Amino acid sequence: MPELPEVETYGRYFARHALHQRIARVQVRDERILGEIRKETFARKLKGSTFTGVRRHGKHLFVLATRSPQLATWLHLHFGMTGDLAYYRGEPPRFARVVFDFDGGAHLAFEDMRLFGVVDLVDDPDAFIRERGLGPDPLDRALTPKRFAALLQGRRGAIKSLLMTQAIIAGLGNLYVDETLYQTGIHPRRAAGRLSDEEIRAVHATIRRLLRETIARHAREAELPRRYLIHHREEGVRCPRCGGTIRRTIVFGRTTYFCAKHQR
DNA sequence: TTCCATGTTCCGCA
DNA sequence: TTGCGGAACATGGA
Repeated sequence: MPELPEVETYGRYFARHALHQRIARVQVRDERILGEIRKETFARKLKGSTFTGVRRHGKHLFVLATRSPQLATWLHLHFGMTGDLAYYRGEPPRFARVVFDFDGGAHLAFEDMRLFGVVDLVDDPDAFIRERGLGPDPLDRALTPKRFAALLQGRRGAIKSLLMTQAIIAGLGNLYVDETLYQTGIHPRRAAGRLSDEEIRAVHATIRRLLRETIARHAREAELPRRYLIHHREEGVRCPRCGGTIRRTIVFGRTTYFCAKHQR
């Protein structure tokens, strides 16, 4: 499920349930979920630590794990297509790939059916973000309309492709990009450089409103308004906004839905 | 059996 | 340099 609003919601879930408890044991149930790090190293560095804080950049979640004032590392989570978290007592969920056992008997599982996600450790999230070349987070206060416009300036690619590219802006995925362009009336294949200033401002404002709105609803898409495209992702159905026809196509390698009438 | 899936990376080519 | 198409990764669900 994970685009930015889902990852933000997972981060809040993590913070609500799993901070300030000593990690008694680390179970790596499927090593393929780990990044560069070896299973033994991963477990050794976290065992005995306590999770003390959560931060997010785009679709990446970082959780500070502290063992002593001098010794800390960051747990890095990327949720791929099917990643999720589960805090529980008793039996682990079916696709639990990594499980943290806390003193007191509760567990936190990183679940991921398809294994496209990553669990890793990093020393410094800022360095990671820099080295990975991630663009700004769309909810960052510093991302003003002016700075947003600068990100798109001079680029020839399709607006959808640019908004999906994490090196330009980090956190948007297929669903929310389609939704943004639907709500702003822009065709997903329009060249970004051909958008008017007004359209760019509208895209910026819509992204931020949409993400905040979705986070406020705990990323439960069913709770978003019925008029949103997200409930009408199907070839040939009627556009709830203008009565046009919803079309399906491929842009940037991803299934794309748009209204053939009001998105130009 | 076939098609599709909210992500990312890598390769070849223009 | 920029951008795009296609394939690959792993595993279901309809």
